[in-house]
Amino acid sequence: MSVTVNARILDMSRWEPDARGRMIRAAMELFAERGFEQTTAGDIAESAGVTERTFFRHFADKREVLFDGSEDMRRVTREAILAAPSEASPLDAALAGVTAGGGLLKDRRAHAVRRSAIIEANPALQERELLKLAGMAVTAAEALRERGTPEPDATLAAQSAVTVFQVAFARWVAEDDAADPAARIAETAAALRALR
Amino acid sequence: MSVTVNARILDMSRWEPDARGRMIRAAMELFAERGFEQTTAGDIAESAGVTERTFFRHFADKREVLFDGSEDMRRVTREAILAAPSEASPLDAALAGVTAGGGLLKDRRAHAVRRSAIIEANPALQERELLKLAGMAVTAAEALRERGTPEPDATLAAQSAVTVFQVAFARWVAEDDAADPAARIAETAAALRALR
DNA sequence: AGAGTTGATGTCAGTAACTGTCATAACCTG
DNA sequence: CAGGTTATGACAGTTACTGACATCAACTCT
Repeated sequence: MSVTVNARILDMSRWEPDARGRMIRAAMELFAERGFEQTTAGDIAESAGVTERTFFRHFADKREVLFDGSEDMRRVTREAILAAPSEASPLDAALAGVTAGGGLLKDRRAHAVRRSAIIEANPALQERELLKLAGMAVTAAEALRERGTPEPDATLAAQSAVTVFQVAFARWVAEDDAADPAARIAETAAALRALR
Repeated sequence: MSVTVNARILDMSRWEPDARGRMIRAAMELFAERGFEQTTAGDIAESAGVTERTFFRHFADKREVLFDGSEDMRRVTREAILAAPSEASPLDAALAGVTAGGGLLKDRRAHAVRRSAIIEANPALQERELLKLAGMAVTAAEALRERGTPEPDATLAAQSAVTVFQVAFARWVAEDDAADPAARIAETAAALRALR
């Protein structure tokens, strides 16, 4: 059963080469050009060579097309937290998590910048981004609890790390040169700890 | 000018006694009974004795009907931060802000509990709540900056305070007896500061 | 090779969230 | 009382989604 499924997944690129990727690229293009609200789901579908119905089979709603990588980031964050040394404090472990998550963006700075501009221009997209970040915090808190961190420390440390990630990411996107996001995260974490 | 506006506001209760309040109450009722998605805007309007169009003139969208007090909370939070003693640290000032904001809920525990249950049951409503909390953090950071706090400290302190508010509010809602939310905020703030 | 199965897609009809426009009635101001 | 403002109703239109059914290609099994 698992064999069949895997074979199918590997095959996916044959019948229609990367229809999903085409929709994502088309959406980014159109959102950047005309804006999110001025782009209909039908526009994206047409531009990607599929029907509107197919678009909604791939993405739960129009906004989701911009948040394709977020599951991966959640997974990586979780794994990094669980892999952190057991002596690490909850906050340190959570920061290691979001640093690993942020590492996924390192090679895609141009895409991240473009995407951020689109999201910043639309409150509905900001809402979805906030939901994804909240989901990341929930996952991080869960991982911390598995490491033995009690509540409310797990939630507080997880949420603090996500806050650091948000601020550091914004600074990284605003930069001219393409430093590693991890550097910004470390700086921002230091600033957070310095708060009294 | 301000006089005319105020006269109107005070008069509002005459022509149609509290149409807005009726819509809010009807929405809470229906959301709690059937759920958010199973309730149409038309249902709420009808139940409040107005047209669907009137509903959308009062609320930007179906979700907004649950977030009527959030502007007040933002304003109170801002004012408390600006009123905090100038010796107070950014984090202390921000915490004073959210404590004052949370004070608005003290006398409406039953309503807050009911509302929380509705929101918790629906991701779309959670998104909106997160947007409101993010707005609160932005306002708080703004107020801190007016007090002279530089970035990124203003944003970090503001966001930390909002995180404390979220956790404390969740605990306050889950409690059986109705303590002051300020007590929970203080406890949670202490836990945050104890993180290393 | 041929029949049945599975997975992605197209087609089409339907619901509900909004939005724009115009008309009306109550109120306020002068 | 005339004129402007404000809240509303009535109605038409767009778009985000959803469900049901048909198709078509690849894969499985025999």
